[in-house]
Amino acid sequence: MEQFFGVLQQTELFENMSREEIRSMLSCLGYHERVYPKNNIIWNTGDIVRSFGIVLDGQAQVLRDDLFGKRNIIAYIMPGGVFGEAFACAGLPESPVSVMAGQTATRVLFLNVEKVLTLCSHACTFHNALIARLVRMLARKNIALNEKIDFLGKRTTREKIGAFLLSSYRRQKSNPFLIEFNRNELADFLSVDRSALSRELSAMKRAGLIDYWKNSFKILDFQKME
Amino acid sequence: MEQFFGVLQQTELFENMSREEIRSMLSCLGYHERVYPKNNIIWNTGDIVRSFGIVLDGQAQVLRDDLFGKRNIIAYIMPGGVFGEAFACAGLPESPVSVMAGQTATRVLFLNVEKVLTLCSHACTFHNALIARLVRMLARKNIALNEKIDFLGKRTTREKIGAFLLSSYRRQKSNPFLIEFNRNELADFLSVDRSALSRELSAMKRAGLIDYWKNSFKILDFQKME
DNA sequence: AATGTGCCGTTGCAATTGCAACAAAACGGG
DNA sequence: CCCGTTTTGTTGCAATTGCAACGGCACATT
Repeated sequence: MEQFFGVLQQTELFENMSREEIRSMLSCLGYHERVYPKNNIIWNTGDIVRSFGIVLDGQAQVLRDDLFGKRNIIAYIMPGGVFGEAFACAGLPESPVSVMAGQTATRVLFLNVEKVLTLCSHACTFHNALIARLVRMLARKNIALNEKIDFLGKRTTREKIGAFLLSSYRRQKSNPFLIEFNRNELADFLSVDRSALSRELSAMKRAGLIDYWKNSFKILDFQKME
Repeated sequence: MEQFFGVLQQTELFENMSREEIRSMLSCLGYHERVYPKNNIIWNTGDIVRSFGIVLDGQAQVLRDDLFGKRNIIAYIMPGGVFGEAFACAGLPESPVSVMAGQTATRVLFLNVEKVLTLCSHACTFHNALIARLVRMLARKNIALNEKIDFLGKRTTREKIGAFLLSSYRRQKSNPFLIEFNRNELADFLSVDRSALSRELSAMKRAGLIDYWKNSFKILDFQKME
């Protein structure tokens, strides 16, 4: 465990906390640590979920099984990543997803939601901070999901691209600005065909709306972007 | 204030709490109540937001201003509804949205996020419960948003409809089942043209995938729905 | 009965998109 | 420098979609 404190210090939940603080918090909360051999099930769809996981080593895959048992991967969780926090915190009777260890053995730290949310008798300072972090994490994910819905809700590819670029511009407050995706990833993120994305980007460049080179984009005509 | 406890008891945050419990909690947390004349600004884009609001009476509109000041409405919040919880909890330096009182005077109860999250010295029982509710609310919204992204992320209208209907079916565990939208609202929700939705529903019925009458839908061929 | 209104389905048409296949450019080793 | 791989751009074509306009139906009002 001790050697994974570095990982914990990089998680949204524990960042900027000292090892001492994390140590005291974990001992106050109680936790549960386990290693899963590769491709082993961590959670099954339908399990009762009261804890969320933090990947310490290896990688976890979040899966959704369709009605006929075909699995598709929703997310890859790398070390430092958290999974299942929404399901655990929502108090669902059963988990709608499965989680599986990836291509290597995977070490997971579990925290029980009720224990996190119920202040211990010592009323330790850090416990309060942890709750605030958890809330902040959920809230930020909320905002990010809402933004994504904004993009996906646009009817045309051009509008999706426009909304995405404007949002990137607003976040970075500079023009030109860099985007964090390559074309393939951007197409996936906006849920459009890659070639259609490419075609539309070219058209927007030709029309003088934007200019770009690789991951650097510049908005030329703000008026026409929304 | 006292006459609005009924409204509070219907909110996700306070439901199943007695008036006594709510009263003691509010006095422990402190709160801030204010009435806004119709169409008056409650928050402006860019304001520092540390509280979220609960609409007690009237209605609030959440707005996003684009780069040229044009406003569009993101959400209507009716009595009992909560707004701004994600922004307040995320600890953003400035609010990305405005909130405005609607067509009638609007009474809002504000709760400060830090006070909600920081346990008071009395360590009152209900305070803990309130935090758990807030977390649950954020987590459930998270799940709902994720599900919506699932729908919107499908490439074709048919796939969007299929995913939506399967989800409704799973939630109600019955076939046929009722959906909570009329055609217009469903088209908005899935972000497709109403007539295109109608056309595709007809095609799916003709193809023997589904049957429907008004708001009642029946899935006939599960295999082909996903 | 006549009228108005809201909801839903249908259709023609133009525009957009996904798909598939290929070409060009960039990149990283050896 | 060469070669294999990855990333990005292009294009033809069929299918899907948005848009606009219209008609039918149920329901409420007068």
